[in-house]
Parts: sequence; C-alpha cells; structure tokens
Amino acid sequence: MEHRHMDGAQKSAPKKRKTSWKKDPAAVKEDILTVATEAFAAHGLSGANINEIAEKTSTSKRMIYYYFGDKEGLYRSVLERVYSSLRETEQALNVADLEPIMALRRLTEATFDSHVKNPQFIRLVMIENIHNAEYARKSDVIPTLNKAIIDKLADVCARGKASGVLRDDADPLELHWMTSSASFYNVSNKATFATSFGGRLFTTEGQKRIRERVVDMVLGAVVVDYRPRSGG
Amino acid sequence: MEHRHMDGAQKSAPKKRKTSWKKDPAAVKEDILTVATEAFAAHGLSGANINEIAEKTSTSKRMIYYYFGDKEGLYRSVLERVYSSLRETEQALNVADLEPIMALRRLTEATFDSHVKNPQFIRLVMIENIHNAEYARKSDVIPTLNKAIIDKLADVCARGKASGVLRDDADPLELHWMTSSASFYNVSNKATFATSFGGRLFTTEGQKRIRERVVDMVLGAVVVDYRPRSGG
DNA sequence: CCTTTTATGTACCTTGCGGTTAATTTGTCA
DNA sequence: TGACAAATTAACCGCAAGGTACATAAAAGG
Repeated sequence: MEHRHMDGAQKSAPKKRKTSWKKDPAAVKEDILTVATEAFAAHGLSGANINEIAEKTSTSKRMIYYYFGDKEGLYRSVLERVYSSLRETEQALNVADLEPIMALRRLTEATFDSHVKNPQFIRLVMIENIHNAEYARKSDVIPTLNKAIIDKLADVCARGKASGVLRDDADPLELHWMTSSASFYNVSNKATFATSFGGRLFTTEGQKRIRERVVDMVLGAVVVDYRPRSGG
Repeated sequence: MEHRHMDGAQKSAPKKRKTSWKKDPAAVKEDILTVATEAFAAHGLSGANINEIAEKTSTSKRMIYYYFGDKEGLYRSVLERVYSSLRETEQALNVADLEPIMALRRLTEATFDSHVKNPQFIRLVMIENIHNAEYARKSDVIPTLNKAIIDKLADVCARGKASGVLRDDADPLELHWMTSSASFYNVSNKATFATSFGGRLFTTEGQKRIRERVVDMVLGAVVVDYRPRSGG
C-alpha cells in the first residue's frame, strides 16, 4: 500500500477553521462516513468490515472508534446522514403552485427518479428493514424526517378535492405508499427480478415505460376519470 | 445443554424408508434447512451464525458441513428451497376459466396475500438483492421458476385484448412488476415505513384498504375505462 | 461376517475482525 | 512556556465463529 498524501487537500482548503489543524476533524469524520456508507450499503451491518473501511479512509481504524464509538454507532451515523441528505432533495421540489394533477405527476416522477439516482440509500433502507428498523427507530432525527413529502401530498390532495379533480377518498399517506412502493422496488429488487425475468424492464427504454406506468397507476388511483395517455 | 432425545420421533415415525435408520438423513437435512431458513431470513448471510443454527437443530454442526459443504452452500440450499416452495403456491392458483378482469383481480390479490403470508421469503429475497442476486443467479433452478406466473398473465392479457376489455399495450411482465412491487414493498419496507409514517397502513383495516388500492392500481393501468369501486 | 459406504459425535484448530492500550503529536489558552 | 485538551498512530488482544480431524456407529452388500 502506497502512502497517501494528505497535505494536498490541506494546503488548498484551510478554509473554515480559525487556525489549521494537521487535519480537519470534520473532514476526517466526513471521509469516514463516506467510506462507511459505501461499505454498509454494499455489505450490510454485519457484512461490512471495519478494517477494510479503515484502509479506504485517509485515516486509521482508531479514529473510527474515536469518533463513532463502535461499529453500530458508525452505522447509525451513516444511516442518519443518508436519510438527511435525501430530505433535502425532497424539500427542494416545489409544486405548491402547480395544478393538482400536474403536481402529483411531478411528485411521482421526482420520487421515482430520486430512487433511481440513490441506490445507496435504497440499499441502506433495505438493510435497515432486515434489522426491523431498530436503528432508524432509535434515531431521534429519522422518524421526523420524511414528513415533508406527506405535507406536500396533503396540500395537493386538499386542493384537488376542492376543485373536484381528485377523488374524495384520496389519501396522502396511501399516495406516498403507492409511489414509494413502485419506486423503491424498481431499484431494490432489480437484481432478483432481472434474474427471474430478464433485464428488459431495466433498459433505458424499459425504465421509461415503467416510469410512465407508475405515474399512470398513481394518478389512476386518485384522479376522477383519469385517462392515461396511450403509447409512449 | 441437555441431551436431546432422538428416539421419540424415531419409534413413532419410521414410515418411508425400507429399513429404519437411527435417523432419517432426509429428515435431518430438512431440519437443518428449516432452522437455517429462519436464521438467514432473520440475520442475513453474514449475520447468521452456524453455531447457533446447529444448536437449534436436532443434530450437530458437523452435519451441516457434511450435507451442505459450507455456509454459502447452506445459504444456497435455503434460497432454492424457499423459491421452489413459493412456485407451488403460484401454480396452485387457477384462473384460466375466469373472465380476464376477474382473473387479473384474483391474481393480484393472490400475489398480495402470498407476500403477506411469507415474510421469510421476502426477507430472503431482500438479502439476495443486497448480494446482487449472485446466489440466485448461480442456481440452475431459480432463474426458471417464476415463469409460471408470467404465462398466466400472458394468457389473461391475450384473452382480455381479444375481447377488448384490456388495453392493447397491456404487458404481462409489466403487470407482474406492478403487482410485485406493491406486494413486496408492503412487507419488505413495513418496518421503516411505519417508523417514518406510523403504523396506520399496517393495521387490519389499513391492509384491507391497501390491498384494494393495489388491485385498483393494477386494473386501472390495463383495463379500458376502469372505474374503481368507491368506498371500501 | 467382513468390507465399504453413509452418517454422526467430539474435540479441536485458525484466524478474521471488533475493539483496546498506551504513548505521541498538534493545537489552545493562562 | 508549560499545562491541558483534542487528534492521531501503531501495536496489540481476545474470542467468536467458520471450518476440520478423527474416531466410530450404523447400514448396505456381497
């Protein structure tokens, strides 16, 4: 193993601190978290290897324990970080000034796309579910994070019902469930699905069709007299 | 650890063999597989513990290695067994003589229900996806197993298109994808979903609604001018 | 019966890996 | 400039857990 040069990044970026440490602690933490995220997403909690993680960081194993206590603590931090970063994506999307059906379409597409773009997040959520969400539940951030999307859907539902374009029994939570299930599964189960049925649905073309289908499904479930566009 | 009495089961059930072994090898294998299925579903491949598994069987660790070679071999056997057993469930369902829309409804409901009833299978598939389906792909049974359901859907699609009740672009594979995504997610992500949004959708009432919603979604996507039943 | 094969119990080995000890450098503040 | 804290290094530890060696009992089979 060749020696890593840690000074390059140092001289060029001694920005935030009053004086410059040999290494910025915050940067070290971030470095560890980035590597650990990759590792946990790839191998799960028990499957990830602390020694391997340490080697891939620019610091040492000792520092992992210094900052995160133990493997579980590291995992929890990884989980919270990845959840938080996704919340930001969600909150960036603004549909308050769109007509309800269009807003729903946008939200659904955005959810679908963001899942495709964040397989690491998906994998970590899968892993968390294997553990019955015990670490997410312990967190005091995660359980409150995803409410933003529900609020948006609730707003859209309210407006849509008021104007009569959405069915009376449309429910924000159910809507989110529908969107999520399709979007999540599309990434999470790609491997086994392709193994059983071939990769046709996962080509660029296939994904385009699927995406449109998901929108149709969701809108079809809540829009009064929804007529999907035939052909794509 | 107290000594297990292996004779009780013996005297009472020396059924199938020509002569009676002290223990029926097939039964021993089955016993191991049952325990191992539980363990792998609960903790994953790396998380499951061979010693623990051995203790919960009526035999010893030695026998696990004797019959399955190593941990990975045991895991592969578990995977194949659980996949196979689900195929049987699928094949039992007969909808060839049902009118297309009703047939679709039945297939969707059956898929939904069978997922709810087999959380262990779901967990193993989740775990397999974490491993990018490398073990399922290696298998020479699994990739050919799930075709049955596609055949059924293809038949229903063909009949539905012929009689004009299904849209021309209805696709069996996409249909299965839709049904599976909802049904799978409903079980696989229950823990994190409930952590984020509460358990409302997972009560008996909630599940009833969700199930009907899934049927609506699927039918809505392929039935010409589908009108869901309002209220539930 | 005597040999070969299948099945099984006990005890052991090896090492990967999560975690720690202790000392050292780097900075802060009196 | 020296005490104290924060950050970091390198070497080490213990043991859990995957896997094996070896002896042997039970069956098949000639």
